[in-house]
Amino acid sequence: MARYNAKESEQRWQAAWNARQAFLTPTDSTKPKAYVLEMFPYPSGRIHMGHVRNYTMGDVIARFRRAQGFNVLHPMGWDAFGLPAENAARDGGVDPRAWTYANIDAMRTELKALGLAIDWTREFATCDPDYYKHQQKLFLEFYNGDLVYRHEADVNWDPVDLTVLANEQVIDGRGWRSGALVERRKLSQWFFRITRYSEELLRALDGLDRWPDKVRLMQKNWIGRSEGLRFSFQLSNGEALDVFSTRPDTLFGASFVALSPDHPLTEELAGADPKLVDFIAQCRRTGTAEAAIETAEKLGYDTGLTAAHPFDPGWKLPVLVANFVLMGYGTGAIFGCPAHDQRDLDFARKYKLPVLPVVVPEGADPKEFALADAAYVGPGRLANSRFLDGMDVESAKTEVAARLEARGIAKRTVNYRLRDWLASRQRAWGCPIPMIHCATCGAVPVPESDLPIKLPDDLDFSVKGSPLDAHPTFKHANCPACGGNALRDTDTLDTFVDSAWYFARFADPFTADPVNREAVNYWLPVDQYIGGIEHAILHLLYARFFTRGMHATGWTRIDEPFASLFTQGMVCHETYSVADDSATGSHYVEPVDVEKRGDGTFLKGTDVAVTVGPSEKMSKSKKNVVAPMGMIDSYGADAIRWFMLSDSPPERDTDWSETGAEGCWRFVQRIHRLVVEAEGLPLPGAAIGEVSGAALALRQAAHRAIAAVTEDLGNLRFNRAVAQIYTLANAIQAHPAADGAVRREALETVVKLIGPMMPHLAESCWEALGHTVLLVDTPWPSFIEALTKADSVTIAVQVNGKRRDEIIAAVNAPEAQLREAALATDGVRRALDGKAPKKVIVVPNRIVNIVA
RNA sequence: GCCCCUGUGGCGGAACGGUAGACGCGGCAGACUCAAAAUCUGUUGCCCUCACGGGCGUGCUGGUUCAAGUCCGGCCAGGGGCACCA
Repeated sequence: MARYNAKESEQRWQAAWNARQAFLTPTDSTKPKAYVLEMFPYPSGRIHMGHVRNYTMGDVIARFRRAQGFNVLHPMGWDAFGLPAENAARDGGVDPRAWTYANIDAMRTELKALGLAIDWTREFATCDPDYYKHQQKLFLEFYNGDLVYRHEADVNWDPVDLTVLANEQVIDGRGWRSGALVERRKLSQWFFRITRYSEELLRALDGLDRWPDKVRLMQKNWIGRSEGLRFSFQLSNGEALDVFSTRPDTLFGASFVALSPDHPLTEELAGADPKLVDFIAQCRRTGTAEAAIETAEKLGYDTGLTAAHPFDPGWKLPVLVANFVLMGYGTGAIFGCPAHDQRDLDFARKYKLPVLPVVVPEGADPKEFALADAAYVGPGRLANSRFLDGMDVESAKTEVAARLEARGIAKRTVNYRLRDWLASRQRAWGCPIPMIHCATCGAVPVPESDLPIKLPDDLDFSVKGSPLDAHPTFKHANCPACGGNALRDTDTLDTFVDSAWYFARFADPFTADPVNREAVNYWLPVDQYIGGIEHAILHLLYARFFTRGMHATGWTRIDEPFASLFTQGMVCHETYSVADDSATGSHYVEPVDVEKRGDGTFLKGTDVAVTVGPSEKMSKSKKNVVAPMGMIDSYGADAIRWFMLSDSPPERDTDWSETGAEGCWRFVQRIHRLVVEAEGLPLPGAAIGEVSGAALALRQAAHRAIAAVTEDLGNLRFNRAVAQIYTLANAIQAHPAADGAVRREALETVVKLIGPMMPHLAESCWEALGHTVLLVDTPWPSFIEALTKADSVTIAVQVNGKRRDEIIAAVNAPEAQLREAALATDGVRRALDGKAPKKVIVVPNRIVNIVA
């Protein structure tokens, strides 16, 4: 018997689907719509296993919904601007545009080999001028709608390369190429006013009930709504200083007031204090990354000023500048209460400031309550706090707020952690910002008729700083307002802007407007969005904001772009290393150079021992990357797709293993064999009569599989769907004598169920079963409810929670009968050893537990 | 440092608070074969026992419950994000 030839079959069916134009998507349709979208890839050059996993999952959903009768939109595009192209240009002297489009061509070929059910006519790349010109238009409309503004912001500055660094390019506080200590520097940049929607973005999370709870929680924490009190201290220099606190109840535990190094008052004081200037410079030697700032050693500088305690003007608190106070949160100034805030405590210990507990746990004696290294942040009663003594935390907050508000020096406010979105990038491979800076008129929008502002073709990446800024002609323009000489903005937009609205463009990528309102209103929101958990906050939040902005500017009628979200886990692989003479003593080697023999793991064809390390996310640096294309060559796209769906729950990380892929390939062959070796099958459509015995068991297996797989695919539980299909395949082999029509039903069922997952194999089998209509045009199977039900059930019998026996009973057998049967079992008699049971718990259809 | 997640056999994992280990990989034994590959059948958490049977088991630890992988408290380990990687 001929084996299944995956390569031949896959090419054949991909051609057949193409010829049939099976996956083109008409916008107008009477069918219900399903917009299935996977996060579009960055065109790095080759697809990796993470892409295979992501796009296979999306493809299964798209094909499944299509079979269920939905009008499916399943597009693909390229998130094509970004740093890697710029790095390639700088390092390899290549043109970023040529590099990017060549990568796109290579990756498109690879994706097509997977047999994805994608409408390729809708493909675009964000670096196409025909895409980014619309983005420039949206930017201008957002600007007119007061959703874009200009403001100063810090960047990582490399003082040697004279360039702005991405956080990724700052390694241990130094520039990745120059090795120079990175500084923070202020630049005037464009911001999106995402904070206008802080409350709205937070509240709407409740409605996203088909998003993972953890993603909603992460977004909620990111937005970081907190209610507190904003009030002012009177300073010894006569000024008033505003602070924000979520714990005004701890005001009597205050031991200092701290200013951000970026606070206006700090800058004012620095004018007369060279040492403070040095201190600020020292604080600025950390990059802009929050992790770097938060883990930096706490530094303080005493300004010499004091602040009067609001409830005791004679009580003077020192005013310090502290590196852990962020200008971007609250007012950029705080009062420090070391006993009840960990950072304040660390700071107070270092600078020998007083630590006075003012909240003690219920029942503890205030005189004896002392703190070691941990601040007390739990609930309790106020102490050492004069008129607050004895109150609980909430009452004390209210009391302090009321008293200070009555004096007109405080206001209860809501504060958000969310900051406005800094969108300017000092990069050359990005969407140009359509603004012109005129000495007389200020920042002036480019007229819409001048769009797109295209990137020049002749950027020189050998210059220091931004090649776009260094370009001889790009930046020179006439002011649209006064006509005088002016300069273009030479920054580009954050690539997150590109991905904040691409899903709307897919609804009609041909329209002359940014989006086609009719198409967008039909297709959006995306019914199933699938992508990596690493995008749980930024990309998704920006897309949610942008959709609201497009609503405000009249392009859409919706606010939430993604009705259902699924976040997939990463693909990992073992790491391999061999000993060498280097400082680290070993270096990584690639899986293709490794072989496992009976007595260990070795470099291929040698006796050099290889150390097998833990399984980690596939990365170039660890050399544990397995290229999907080689695997598709060996086993076929279907086997690789099947492997990606098997075993691991899709939201969890998974390990690539070649033995696993081999197992999948054997299953491909097994299904093929089951179908082509089937004998005595009636013609398609044969009726099934009354059946019993083995035939009934096989029918039940088929119908149970349909019910289970339908439910599992609907919930993206691909690994469980795979297990159900194995069970059905096992049942078909276990009942070889079943009636021919029943056997045909079971075989057709298994073929239809694997259709979304292994579409090429399924088409071949479908044809072998005598069908002339393509499987992609065949509806999803339905099941007969009665055939999925069992008539008896095995019930475990426990004594004191330990399983001692089991009974078989009719479904829904009455409690009394189950109790009697359970007490009569050998296992129970042995365990009771003549003692009388104290209590018997009966859970019908599940369990009997006897308490002795 | 802060936020979020994960932890179950040799391995990937399954399990509405109700028989822990479905399904797969791997292993072992057998069938077929001159032989191998492929395929098929059986078996496979650990420990004691010829067996019947029993004990132990879901990162550690304490609790709630007739019953805990699942719920609650405290730890430990690994991973993701932290606003200029995408």
